[in-house]
Amino acid sequence: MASILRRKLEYNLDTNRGNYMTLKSLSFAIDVLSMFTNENPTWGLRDLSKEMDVNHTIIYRILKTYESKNILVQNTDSKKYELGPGLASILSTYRSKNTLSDLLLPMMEELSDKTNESVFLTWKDKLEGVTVEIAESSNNIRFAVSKGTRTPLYLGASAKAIMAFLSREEQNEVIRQGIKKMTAKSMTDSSEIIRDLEKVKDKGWSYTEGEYSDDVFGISTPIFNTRGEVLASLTIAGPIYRINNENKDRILALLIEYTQKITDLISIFDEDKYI
Amino acid sequence: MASILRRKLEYNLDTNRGNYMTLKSLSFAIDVLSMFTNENPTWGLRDLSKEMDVNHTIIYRILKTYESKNILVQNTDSKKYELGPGLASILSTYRSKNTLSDLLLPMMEELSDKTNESVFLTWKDKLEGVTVEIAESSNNIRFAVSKGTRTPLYLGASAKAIMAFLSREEQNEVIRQGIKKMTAKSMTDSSEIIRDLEKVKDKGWSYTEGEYSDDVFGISTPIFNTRGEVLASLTIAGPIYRINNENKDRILALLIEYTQKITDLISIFDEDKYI
DNA sequence: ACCAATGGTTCTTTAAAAGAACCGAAAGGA
DNA sequence: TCCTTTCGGTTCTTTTAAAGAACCATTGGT
Repeated sequence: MASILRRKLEYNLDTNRGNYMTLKSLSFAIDVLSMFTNENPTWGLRDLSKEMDVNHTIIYRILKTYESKNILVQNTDSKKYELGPGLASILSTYRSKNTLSDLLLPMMEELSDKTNESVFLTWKDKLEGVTVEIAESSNNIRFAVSKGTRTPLYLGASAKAIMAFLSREEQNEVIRQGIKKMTAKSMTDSSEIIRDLEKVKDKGWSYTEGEYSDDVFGISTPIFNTRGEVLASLTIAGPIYRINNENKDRILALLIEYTQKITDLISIFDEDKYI
Repeated sequence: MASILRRKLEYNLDTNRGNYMTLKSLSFAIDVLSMFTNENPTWGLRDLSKEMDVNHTIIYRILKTYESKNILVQNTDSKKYELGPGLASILSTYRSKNTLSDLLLPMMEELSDKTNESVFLTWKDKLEGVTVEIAESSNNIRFAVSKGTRTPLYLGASAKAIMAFLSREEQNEVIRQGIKKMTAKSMTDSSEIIRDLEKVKDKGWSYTEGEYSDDVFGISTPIFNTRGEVLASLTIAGPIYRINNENKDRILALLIEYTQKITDLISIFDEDKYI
């Protein structure tokens, strides 16, 4: 009895937004499929049923149905399930119908709408950052940047989010090519820069105020390829007077959420799209 | 009444192999998603329900459920549905977990098992064909070829399936580089070769007997990229004495089926993987 | 030799999906 | 201009299929 109630509750909380015109069981089956992530690409039946707190028979039948369509395949030795070639044709269609830019921009615009600040994607090209996609805030006072802008990797949130995840040799190479002071707050001491990058690497994101442009804050996260190499960074930027400790947390949370989405998108297209 | 019976029948025929441990509604929902192909990437509600011969309400709720997960998105103007970014994380996982070879080989082995003959994939590299993946027949008498073998494009089924779909200039360039006679049945007259290639292009597949190797038949289909350029060919080969008009049809049908699957697979990975 | 896992199966209950009938809007033809 | 058809979308009752407890056979650790 208690378990029945719990399950109903879960279903409602989980996926169906209370509308009667979607299918609960399909919705749940999609959630099951969504459990197969990069972090957790294989699942045993019991593992998964425990993780989702659902009777294992339900999971079993969902897995077997996916298996019958080759969307999941079961490893004959370990009995664990993983994504299968049945996804190939869907993926192929999705890829051929869409270009990366077509998909990135709406996402970035969504993020810009939610944060009310400008959003841009910076691609690593050799030892520079190149702004490749921009979603400007609809705010009258907003950070504006143009496509194709090149920045050195030691300066500003978007660049530092990339540089922090390079090897020490590459970092030294960036510094060796010369450090220019752009604003009063720009760092010029190489050891100060290296120390700052280490902090960024620890946190997983970078935050700067007035470093590349006066009066502008930037908050940025790196985007990696499947081999763990940094490819790009996603940045939210705006006027300093609009940022404070409260909304900074919210912006960071949103940034991280969208970084994951964009990372997924980039990884199913050619990773070196922009280089 | 009639429609109820028809639907039940369809369901059974369609996807569920009569086992009680898979879910009909999920199975059907996957079929619905599978309707979004390269040939037919967008569907209106009514279109799709007619095509699948199912009550439009059912389709509607399935589409809306997918939409709620962003797996499908509805174009606001045309009201048509197409694949959306909701699959991105799943597809990304699928891509990062698998390499192209890992996926190609099992498929080719399956085809080899079904036909009892050897199967190989020939990639176009400049004006040559290179054998990049092989699934040998388990038969004692079988066609054997080794990875990395290079063949001229004018000779043999696997090469001709590629050459037939090149431009006339490229074809001439191949011939200009010289024609060698490998077996008694090799064609040496350039106009004879060109005429033969036109026939291959019309049919969509090539068939040869003893042209590259004595006593060996080969049947081959081209693999194209999304821009319609020929990338490679998939070939089934074996001893001539085992082929006849009856099993040739069966082999061709299987070859075509697997060519589609492999084309999908190649298109979601980097197309130029082997070049 | 035991217990606790695992994947898989069966059977009854009950909840959710099916499908007919409906709506309003838009498009097309006469 | 009206009439019809078609579209996406919605509602309500019936019927079907999913849920879930209880079960099995294996396996692996203690």
